[in-house]
Amino acid sequence: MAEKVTSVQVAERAGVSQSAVSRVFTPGASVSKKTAEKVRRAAQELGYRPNVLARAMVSGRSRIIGLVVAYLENYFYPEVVEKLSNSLQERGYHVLIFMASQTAGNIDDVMEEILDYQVDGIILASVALSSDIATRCQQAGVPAVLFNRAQAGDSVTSVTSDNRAGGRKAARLLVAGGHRRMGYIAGWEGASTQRDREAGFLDGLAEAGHSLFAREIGDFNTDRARDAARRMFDRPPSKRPDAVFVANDHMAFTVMDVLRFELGLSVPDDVSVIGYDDVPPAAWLAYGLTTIRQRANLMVAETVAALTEMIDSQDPPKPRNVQIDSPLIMRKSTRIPEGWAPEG
Amino acid sequence: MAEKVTSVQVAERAGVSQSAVSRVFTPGASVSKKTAEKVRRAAQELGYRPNVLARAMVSGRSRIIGLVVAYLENYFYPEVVEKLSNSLQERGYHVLIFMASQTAGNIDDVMEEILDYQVDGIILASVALSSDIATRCQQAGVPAVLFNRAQAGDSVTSVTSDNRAGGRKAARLLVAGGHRRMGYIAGWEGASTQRDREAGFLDGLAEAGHSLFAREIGDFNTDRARDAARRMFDRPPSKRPDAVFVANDHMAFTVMDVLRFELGLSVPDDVSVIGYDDVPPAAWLAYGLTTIRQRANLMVAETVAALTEMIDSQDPPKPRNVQIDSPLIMRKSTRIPEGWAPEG
DNA sequence: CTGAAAGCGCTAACAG
DNA sequence: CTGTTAGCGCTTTCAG
Repeated sequence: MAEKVTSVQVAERAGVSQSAVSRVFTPGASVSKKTAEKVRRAAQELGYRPNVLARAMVSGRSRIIGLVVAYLENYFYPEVVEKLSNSLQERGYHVLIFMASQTAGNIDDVMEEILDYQVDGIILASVALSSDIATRCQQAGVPAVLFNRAQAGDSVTSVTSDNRAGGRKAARLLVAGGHRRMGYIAGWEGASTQRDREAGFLDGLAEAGHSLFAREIGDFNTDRARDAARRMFDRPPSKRPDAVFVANDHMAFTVMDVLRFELGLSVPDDVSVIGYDDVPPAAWLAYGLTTIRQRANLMVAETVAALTEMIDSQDPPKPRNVQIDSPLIMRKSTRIPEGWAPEG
Repeated sequence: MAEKVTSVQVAERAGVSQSAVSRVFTPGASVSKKTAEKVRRAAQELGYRPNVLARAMVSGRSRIIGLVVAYLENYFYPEVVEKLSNSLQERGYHVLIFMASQTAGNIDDVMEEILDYQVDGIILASVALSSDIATRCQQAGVPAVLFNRAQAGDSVTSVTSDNRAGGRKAARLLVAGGHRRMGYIAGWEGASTQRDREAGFLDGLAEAGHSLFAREIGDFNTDRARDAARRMFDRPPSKRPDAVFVANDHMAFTVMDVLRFELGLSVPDDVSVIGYDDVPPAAWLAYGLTTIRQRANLMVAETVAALTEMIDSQDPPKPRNVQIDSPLIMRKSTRIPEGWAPEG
């Protein structure tokens, strides 16, 4: 029962001052080999480990990063949480997680709670941003980065995939596939990802002289997406799209289910479908969903880099807006264009 | 830029002592209405909020719970993380997450890191437990509960689903379905869940006068499961199982993929498959996986209850072993027995 | 009910 | 290199 061993106890046992002990456990401090040796042994014997919280109090850095996530039900996020957490751990940080879901009250309360922990930084992943959340961080002097969300007026640094370019790729693939009636199932319209993906898709269509044939809203939500799919496709062949771009994979699976198992249509023979994210199930053979990949590894790396940079530098670096290239992943849910080459 | 407003500043502004301020923000303290009023106003104006870390230092309770998770790639866990986090947040706790994956070194290091944060409690979800992890928590005086893992000699409280009963249900369904050659694809053999599910399955088979026809190991891992499925099923009809119980849904999807898309077999006509967990994709129409549901809500509720109880009580309550009943969820991946009634 | 005072465990000058 | 001395921001006796 070695509960609560303090540096004082170690000091006594080692026959040195308490500050000597502190120095031994502080990376850039100067201690003689001999002292360090004695202290380490004593610490070992007593099972001493520095108290992170006490350290945080005086040093002003808690080594904890607040991570705000809205919903783990989109399987892109579990992956991100895992990678973020790992990456941060390697750098000596740990992640305090906050679910910004329905139950937990509004996001602003959550922000306050986070700030109460004196976090060294905040990552906002997939969160509906009350306009001044960034401001709040700023005034609290806490570095923040937006993950998978951009914000108008880029006052906060953010990292996203290149959603616009991604949407355009989707459009080009569908056009090249010879489709004529293009549908789009939108995500939640408050999300920048949704807006950018749609804008890119429309761009791509326009560039090829096409335009949107049908549009429904799925809100990044399974039930809503199911209804959207029914509204869009439960009609005579000529009145329904022969290709549809769905704002994320999560909804795309539902759309495919409706198409194939409710409506008895064939994918991609009757309709091509393409998603966004490339979550693991997209590769499962029962779906084989063509999609635009968000490269979680790169996005995480950039996020961590940006955040640690902000933490380590005195004056805040100017906000930047990183956009990771997102490749098209060709599977079986879309008709393959004639002479199609990867990344065409 | 209201960075770092302290109770002292609030005290000055309110014209009271610093301890008065502290009392106002301490739940069970006695302050006059008038003082409280003045303090609150001053705090409001200054944007003051108590520093959780400082509070933790003196009170000895950090209100943070360490959550150790191994892999979020099994979609049962994201759900659990979300629910745990929500539930704990409601009780004024927050979750510090630790990924116990490959990269992060072994679990013991992780444990030490957690303990460094003076967490009030620890939840170990899906972790290969080095034998003395419980001991480590005990000697550090930190309450711990095992989630979805039991440990021999139950010195730690744990909450799991009733894996054994679940395995038995799987067996009974398959037997009732008239299957004759039963296969089992095992998870990682170090896991109690794996062992219990298999034991239950074997029990159930035995009770009906059946025995196992084939067994392979999938290690709760996609690639391994794929190989296992190939070994088990890529053979003449009479040499392969006509039904298979897979130790979790995650692997079961892969098994179904191999069966249907690699081997051209029909599920459930050629072979019935049943999984364990009931993760969301099990309900997706392209799989329609019959499975044993782990009731995340209940499991989480029990976990939180047990943990908070341990935290709040002086002397540690005796370890208990909660087992949540896990119902069979009938979908389309198994042949339906004659006269089958739900929960039969 | 309230203020003064004593720390929680540790880091960071500051003299030696 | 090392010990001494201040605190970090807050809770908690202890007298009033």
